[in-house]
Amino acid sequence: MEYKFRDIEKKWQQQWKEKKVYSVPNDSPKPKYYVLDMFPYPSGAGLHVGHPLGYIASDIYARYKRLKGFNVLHPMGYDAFGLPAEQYAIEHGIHPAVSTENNINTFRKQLDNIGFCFDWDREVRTCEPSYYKWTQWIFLQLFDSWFNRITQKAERITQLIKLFETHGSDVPGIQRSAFSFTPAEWKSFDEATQQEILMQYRLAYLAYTDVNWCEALGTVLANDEVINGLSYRGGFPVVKKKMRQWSLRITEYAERLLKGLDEIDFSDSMKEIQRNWIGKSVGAEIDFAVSSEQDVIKSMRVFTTRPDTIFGVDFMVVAPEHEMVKSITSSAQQKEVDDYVQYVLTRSEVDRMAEVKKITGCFTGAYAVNPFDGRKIPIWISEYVLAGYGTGAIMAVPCGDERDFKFAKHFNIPITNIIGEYYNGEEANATKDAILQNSGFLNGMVMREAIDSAIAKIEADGIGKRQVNYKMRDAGWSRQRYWGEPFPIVYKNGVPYAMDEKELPLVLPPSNDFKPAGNGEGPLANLKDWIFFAANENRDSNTMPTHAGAAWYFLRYTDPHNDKAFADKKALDYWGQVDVYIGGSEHAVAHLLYSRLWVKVLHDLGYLNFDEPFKKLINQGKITGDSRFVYRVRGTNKFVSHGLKSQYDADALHVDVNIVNGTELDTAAFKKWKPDFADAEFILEDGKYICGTAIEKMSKSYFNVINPDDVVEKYGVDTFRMYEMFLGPLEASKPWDIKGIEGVHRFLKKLWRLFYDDLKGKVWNEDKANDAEWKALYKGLKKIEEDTDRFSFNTGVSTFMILVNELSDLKCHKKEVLEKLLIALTPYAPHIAEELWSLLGNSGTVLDAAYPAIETKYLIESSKEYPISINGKMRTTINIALDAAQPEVEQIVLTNDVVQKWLEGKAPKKIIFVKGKMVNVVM
RNA sequence: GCCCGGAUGGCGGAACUGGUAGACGCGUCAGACUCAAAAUCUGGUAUUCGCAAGGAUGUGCAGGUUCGAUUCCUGUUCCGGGCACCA
Repeated sequence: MEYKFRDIEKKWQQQWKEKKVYSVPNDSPKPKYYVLDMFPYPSGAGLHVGHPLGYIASDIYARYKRLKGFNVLHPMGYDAFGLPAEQYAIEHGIHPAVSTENNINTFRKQLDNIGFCFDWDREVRTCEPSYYKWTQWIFLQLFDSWFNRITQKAERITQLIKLFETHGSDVPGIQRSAFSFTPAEWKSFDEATQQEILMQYRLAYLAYTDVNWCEALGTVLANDEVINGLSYRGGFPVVKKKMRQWSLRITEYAERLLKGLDEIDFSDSMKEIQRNWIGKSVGAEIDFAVSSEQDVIKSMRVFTTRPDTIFGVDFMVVAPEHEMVKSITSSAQQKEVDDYVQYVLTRSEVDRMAEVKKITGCFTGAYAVNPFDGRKIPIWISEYVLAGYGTGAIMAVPCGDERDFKFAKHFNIPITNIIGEYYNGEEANATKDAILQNSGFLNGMVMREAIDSAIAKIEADGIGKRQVNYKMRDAGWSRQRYWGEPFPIVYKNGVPYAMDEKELPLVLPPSNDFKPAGNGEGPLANLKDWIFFAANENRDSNTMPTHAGAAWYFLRYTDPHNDKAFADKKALDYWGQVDVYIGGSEHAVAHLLYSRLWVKVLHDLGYLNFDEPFKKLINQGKITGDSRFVYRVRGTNKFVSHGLKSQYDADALHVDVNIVNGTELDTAAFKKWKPDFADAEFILEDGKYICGTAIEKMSKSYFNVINPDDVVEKYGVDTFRMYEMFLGPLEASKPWDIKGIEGVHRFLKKLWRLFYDDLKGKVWNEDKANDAEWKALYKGLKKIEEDTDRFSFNTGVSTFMILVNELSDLKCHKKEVLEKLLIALTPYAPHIAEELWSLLGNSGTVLDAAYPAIETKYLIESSKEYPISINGKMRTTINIALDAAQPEVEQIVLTNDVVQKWLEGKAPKKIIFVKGKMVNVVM
């Protein structure tokens, strides 16, 4: 009886579907476990072999946990809103809803083909109104909340209004704002003014912000969609533009997002990326008195991480966009300042980044006064200081900061040395170890310690305070696009109000016009009837970014069909956090931070009893393509083999990996591949045409794409799954080399032969197993369990191979042994396991079997083949009883022939014996 | 420039807490079965000296700690990823 893998796999996939074996209940006496994949954006290209890697890993883990007695939630859905579908609509006239639906169907077919154990009854699609109703609802929760800095939590806006009524603008725990009012004044403000003030505190708020405007795409991009000043999609230039945009006040959560990292199991690099993104820096804000011609501005505030260097300040630099610039510029400098400000305005982000070496700037004619020694410090403006970070102004210490140093040198500003020999006059030295000189009350202190002393003095003198800054900005949340969630907001006479919960969802209006409205507004602005739906009332023409739907989908899976709430509280409490989340590291920043933010806000508002969404995160590596090259002799149709190419003037061309066996080109197939090559000639080496190789990303244009459907057709799903895992560690990126798959396929055939022989038929029997067979089994199962627990699936697969090799050598065909092996194999190769399980006469699915417990009595060893080292070099091994003590071991070792040979009659200096490990004779 | 991660046979990789480097698989070589091939099975396969027994070398490179280092420390090269005038 042959292993007919395709028949078996199709049969079981059908049965699992009919019997709904992957359907998961929301109430169970079993402990819960939540295994989640990052849901895919359903692109038109379909899956290649790199995509399923993480899904296979999570599938193995989900099945494993189920066998171990857990109620496992393992859902899948689609991140279905997004720009590509809209671009496609503009180019091909197909509505995004239609192309998205088609793509989802293709994805589903491919996913089903790999036999995943998703509970498809829980599928979510972010573009469905029944789903985005709740995305809009959560947005309104953010709109209706503010962040209380004392409780460090989101609270309701009604709470804030009460505080304004009793405290005025002087509410403790409130962030700074431009508004200042008494309780009485608050009550006297008209509605529009009150709403404008409240907007300064809402977690989802409207503000004029500098956005990344991409003219070519006609839209605003998030920071992570801009790479080197060009749009991520299309590579178009991106410039700064002020627009009235929705933003999420994620900066208020910076500290909690940072602290939360300590409690979750993400990789160190992932945590580091998030820490860098949040960019916490501790320092002080210091006020400097200002003396200027106009005398309007009395003082300026700077942020510095190095208040210990305050006596080394030789000039101040203010961002050219800073408001104070107008008020301090002297008449003599006016023209020069105006020109410079004008120059900076014309400079796009791209230019500012591209030119790091060029130093520009301009003196304002005003001076600041050092609060400690009264020195007059010139105030400059320069583009290297950014208005949006810190206070938009810095104190420049050229002896300790490279940029400040270059600036001072360039403009001939005298440099004060406060660090003695640490400063050589050639370059700045950012040390914290120097002993301060020329530094007033800080003289003689080590800089590292002087930081705190300086802050203490600054605070005591009332000229500043300790301050923490974050590099992270609030998240821009408006997109000038059609294919996204509309904002559930109504503007009444220009004042934004939340829509009533009962009116949700605000459905995306039907349209066939996806081009931007031209004035910087998105396609929805073209739908006048929808935008201006009532007198003096209008809607927002923007939609939310794709991050919105993805920021909470893992909550929806717990109760996906609920139309009363985003999910039932009982379901949320039962499933709780995602226990394991598997996905690519490219979502390190945006998706994970926004998800963490939304969960924290929902937690603060009492909807969730946890405040981190993902307990453990695993980033699967990329599978790279293994490209092949042929070398065409220039100007001819002759192709030279790789080893001889240096003798010719030849150009490398990518060749389809599917017509290359290893590195040997199938020259006949090559001639048929493209008409151009029909009469190609070959210069061979040893009668073969050898191709060049390169590891690159999988791409159609490199002809190195492998479609999982083809692999599955040829070798079967179980082989494909195990091979993807066998390639290497889950988190490492690794090349796809089809050659190795034969080994895994052979392994499954060998496993099959333990049960059925091609000639003899059934070979399994119901005999009692002996100790050697039990030992082989349990030794293997123990390792497999350990490997699966730590997501080391590559070593797990190899342990299965070792185990099957051993059982074959032992000629063990005994049901009681093989049955346990099948249960353990189920997570890795579910189809073959299910088939053999049923052929052994079992009813029901193997997924409902109990994971085999390890019988440790078969694993106890009485002796060990000890490695014996002489001076740390392994020379021989001796079998010694494991309970032998040092004197006994020494005696055995010293009488050994090999040891005696090496000792040459001398007595050893000492003998190191580590019980159960090794012996080392030192001479 | 700064911050993280990595480098092991011809190839993918293993060695989990400092204790027999190269498990497992691919490839390859030899053999068995076969008219032949496929499939399957058996054995060898880090490099090097040697008929062999056995020895020397060996985890990017240079040092160090240790009885003993792929593993720890210092420096360095290369590769991958993140951030980038962030005060």
